[in-house]
Amino acid sequence: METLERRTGVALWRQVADQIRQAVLPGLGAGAKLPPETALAETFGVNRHTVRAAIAALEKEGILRAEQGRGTFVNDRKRLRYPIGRRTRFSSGLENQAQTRSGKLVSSRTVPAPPPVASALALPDAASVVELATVSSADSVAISSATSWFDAARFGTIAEVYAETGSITAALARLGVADYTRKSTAVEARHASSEDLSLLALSPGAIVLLTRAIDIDADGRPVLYGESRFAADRVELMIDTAP
Amino acid sequence: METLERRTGVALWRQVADQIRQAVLPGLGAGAKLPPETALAETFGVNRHTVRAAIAALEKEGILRAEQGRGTFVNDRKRLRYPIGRRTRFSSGLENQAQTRSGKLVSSRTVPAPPPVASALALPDAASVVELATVSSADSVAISSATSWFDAARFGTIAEVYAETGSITAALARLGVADYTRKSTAVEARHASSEDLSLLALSPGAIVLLTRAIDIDADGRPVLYGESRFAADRVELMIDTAP
DNA sequence: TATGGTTGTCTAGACTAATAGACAAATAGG
DNA sequence: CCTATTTGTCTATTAGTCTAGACAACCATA
Repeated sequence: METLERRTGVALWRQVADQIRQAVLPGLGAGAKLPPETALAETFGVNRHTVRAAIAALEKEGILRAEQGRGTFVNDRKRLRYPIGRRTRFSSGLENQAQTRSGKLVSSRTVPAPPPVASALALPDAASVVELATVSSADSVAISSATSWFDAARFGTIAEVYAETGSITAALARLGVADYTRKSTAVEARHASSEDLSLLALSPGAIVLLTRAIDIDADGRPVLYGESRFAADRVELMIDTAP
Repeated sequence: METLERRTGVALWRQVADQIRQAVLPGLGAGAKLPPETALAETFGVNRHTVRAAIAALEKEGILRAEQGRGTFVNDRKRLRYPIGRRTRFSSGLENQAQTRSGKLVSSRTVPAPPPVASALALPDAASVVELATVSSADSVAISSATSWFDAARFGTIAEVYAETGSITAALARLGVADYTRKSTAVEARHASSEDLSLLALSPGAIVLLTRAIDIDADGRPVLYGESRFAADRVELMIDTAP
C-alpha cells in the first residue's frame, strides 16, 4: 500500500488517487466513509495536502464526495458489462443495463484505406473507404468513442444512414447486410487521447479500453473494421467464448 | 500524434515516453532510427530537454539506444499477442512469439472463499480455497501477474505442483484434470497497483489489462477462478470468438 | 451548547519539472 | 579534412509539486 515511487514522472497525488480508486474503494461499499485525510496521509506516508489533491481529483471524476465537517464518502458507480462475442452489438448488449442507448455521428469522410484497414477489410491498398467517428452512450453517459471503416464501393452512404438511425446494425441492415458476426477482436489499454477525453467527458489521465474488431457478413466477407475506445471506469468487457 | 495533457500529475517527459513507446515504435522496425530530438520536440510541442528525459527513460527500459553523433535507435520489443479463447493457455498461446515461457509462484495460502470466488467456483460460501499468486514471463520479461483460486478440497496441493512445473495446465493435469476450457472472461483496464508495479517491473502510472476468468473441466465443473493483470505496454489480448 | 473530529484555506519554503539558450563531442558524407 | 547533423552537458529562469504548520468552517453528539 505505501509503495509510492518518487522522481518517476508521476506526481505523488496521482499515485495516491490511483491507489485509493483501485485498492481502497473496492473494499468499501457505495456510500461508505473514507478514513480521514490525516489517517490516509499517514498510511501513504505523504503530507495531508497531497492526499487532499488526490481526493480532489477523485471528486472531479465523480467517485468521491467530500463534505466539510462530516467526512469523505464513496459515490455509487458500477461499471456496465459490455459483452463481446460472435454477435457483438452495442445496443442489444446493454439493453438490460441501461434504459436508453444511442449512437451519435461525430464526423465522417471518405479516404484511401490506410494499410491496416485495407488488410482488415481484404481490400486492395488504394481502395476507398468511409471512415466514421461515433460516440455511443447509455442513459446519456458516453460509453465509447469509435472509429469505423467501411468499403466505400459497398457502403458509400453509410454515414447518412448511421446519422439517422444511430446504430451500425440498423445502418448495415438498410444497406443490405441482414446479419453480421464478429470475426476477431483485439483488446489493448492506454491513456485516453485528448480527443477521447472530450468526446467521453473524461478527466486527464483516464484509461480507455481499446478494441480493434473485424465484422463479417454471412458470406464471410468483411463489412466493417472498427476501433472502439471504452471509458475504462464505466465499462468492463465481458468476453463470450461459448461455441 | 496525440496531444499532451498538462497539470494532470503525469510529467510531460513521461507522457512523451509513453507515446513514443506506444505510437512511434510500432511504426518503426527494429534497428530503425528515431527522428532527431529537435524534430520530436517540435512534433510533441515540448522542449528538446523534455524529449531527452523521455528518451533517457526509454533507454533505461532497454527499448531505445542513443548514440552521440549518430542518432537514437530502436532496440525493438514488440507487444506480444496473447490469445483468449475457449482453450486459453499461457505457454502454448505464446509459443510462436517467445523462446522461453515460465511461471513463478509468488505466494500461496489457503483461505475461506471470498463471495465472488465462491460464486465463480460454484462452492458454498465458507468453502476453503487455495489462493495462488503467480508471475508469468516470456523471454525473461514479466508479462502478467495473476491471482488464482482453486477448490481446496479438490486441489489442495496445487501450490507445490505449480511451484515445480511453473504451469497451471501441467499442475492441473497432474491433479487429474486432463483438459479444461474457458467458460468466461471479463476484461478491465486500470492503473497498476504498487504490488504489480514491482512484480512486473513497471513504472508508476503504467496500465494493466485485468482479466477475470473461469475455467471448467470436461464435465463443466469450475476448476479455477483467476484474475490476471497484463502489462498493457507488453501485451495485447487477441480474442478468438470462432465457434 | 460545549467539545472533538473532520474538511477547507492560507502562508512559506524546499524540491522537481519544463523552458530556453549556448556550446562541446561524436559521427557521417562529401 | 571540412561541414552539417546529431547527441551530450552546462547554466539560468519559471512553473508546478510536496512538505509543514496554523487556523477557520462545519458537523455530530453528549
